[in-house]
Amino acid sequence: MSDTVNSYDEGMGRWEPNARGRLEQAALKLYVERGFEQTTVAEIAKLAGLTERTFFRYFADKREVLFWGARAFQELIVGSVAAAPDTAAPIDAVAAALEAAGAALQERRYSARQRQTVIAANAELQERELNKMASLASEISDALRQRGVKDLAASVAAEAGIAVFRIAFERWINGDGPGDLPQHIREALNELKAVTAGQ
Amino acid sequence: MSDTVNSYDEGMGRWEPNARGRLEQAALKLYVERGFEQTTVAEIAKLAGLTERTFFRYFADKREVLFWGARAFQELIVGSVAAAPDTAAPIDAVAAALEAAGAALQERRYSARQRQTVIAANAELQERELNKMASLASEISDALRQRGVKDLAASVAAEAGIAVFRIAFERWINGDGPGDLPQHIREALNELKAVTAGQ
DNA sequence: AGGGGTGATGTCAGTTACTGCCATGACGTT
DNA sequence: AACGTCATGGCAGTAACTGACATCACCCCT
Repeated sequence: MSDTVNSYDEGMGRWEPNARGRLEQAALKLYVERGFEQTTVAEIAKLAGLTERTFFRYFADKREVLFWGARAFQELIVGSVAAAPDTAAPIDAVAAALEAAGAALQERRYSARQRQTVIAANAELQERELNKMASLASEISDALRQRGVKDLAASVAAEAGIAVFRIAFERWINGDGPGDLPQHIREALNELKAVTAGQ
Repeated sequence: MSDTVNSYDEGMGRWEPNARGRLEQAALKLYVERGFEQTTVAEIAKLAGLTERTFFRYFADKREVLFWGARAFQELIVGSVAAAPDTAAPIDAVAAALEAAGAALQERRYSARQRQTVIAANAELQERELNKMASLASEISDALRQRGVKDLAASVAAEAGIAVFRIAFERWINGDGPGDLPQHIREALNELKAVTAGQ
């Protein structure tokens, strides 16, 4: 009853609040300390004061616990694309949305880096992250279509935007200084424009 | 001894040739018939006249068996980028390589579609495919760097190229008629140029 | 021809992710 | 105080994957 991840320490029975949050915290802690593969779901659950069975009620699998927190960012981005002014070109709507999310991410640089270190160390987690990015691209593409953008243009703008974001994010997270993520995004987007412009 | 995937039917002992190929064929057959999740590795191995343990000596996991065959395409693409004339702009080198691979893929349209149907039906397989695409982008990026292209430009050109390829491939495979994959690639690339060009 | 080395395969036991089914315990309602 | 509901526990089962060791075909060497 002593080794649990939460703010309460009296009783710590079966019905403490925020089971999902406790599981997330416990998982991140263990993934950081021992690595993803070396951590069992049973250990995470125990640290959160729950059982393995309950873990799988909150998260579809052992990987998903690391990605639940990113939902807010996805929604922010998609909402931002959907709400962009009608006058904005597709690529600019996407870029603005990504910059906004980047600005928000910036405030969590430490935990973002911690999380990314865990992901970078494990192939399965990288796959899941790519999958999340692809889903995001698909949702952005849908949002663009609803603004009247044609299918092909919507797909291309969304995928290109995500590619730009991934590159910018990687450069930001691996950079030394504090760095500015929206700035990295602008640079990568400009590079894309230059690269596709022909001579 | 009767239900094995190979050309030999006499003896069918432990040392028939081409174990990897037999496993690939058996896996694809079962994945198509029953779906990926409904197929066990033990069943694949049995159909190939081998054991589960041997399956895992040839393929790192149950998914990998579907992607082994794509190695040749990856190598073709990377080699093509590396061999492009020095005068070619990065994006054009990438586009040419992808078109060449697309032309080769075109000849295998039926099996490509079969394979893609299996992948489309399963999230884990989609994740693996995204991972392969990301590896490919990374290799293309390296090849460009070795041609003297700067880091950021290399990353952007490679990722944008892969995004274009993915979109084109999807449109080609889901299209009705025979369609022309290199043509789809050119269209998607032109759309990317248009989308990033500003008004 | 025979003996030994080598590499591919088989066998077996073990761990762990994940699932289905039912039991149990806390809480609110009436 | 009985009842229903919902989160959780307990338990058994499947299947992916791994390590350790045995076995068997084939090749080389003498």
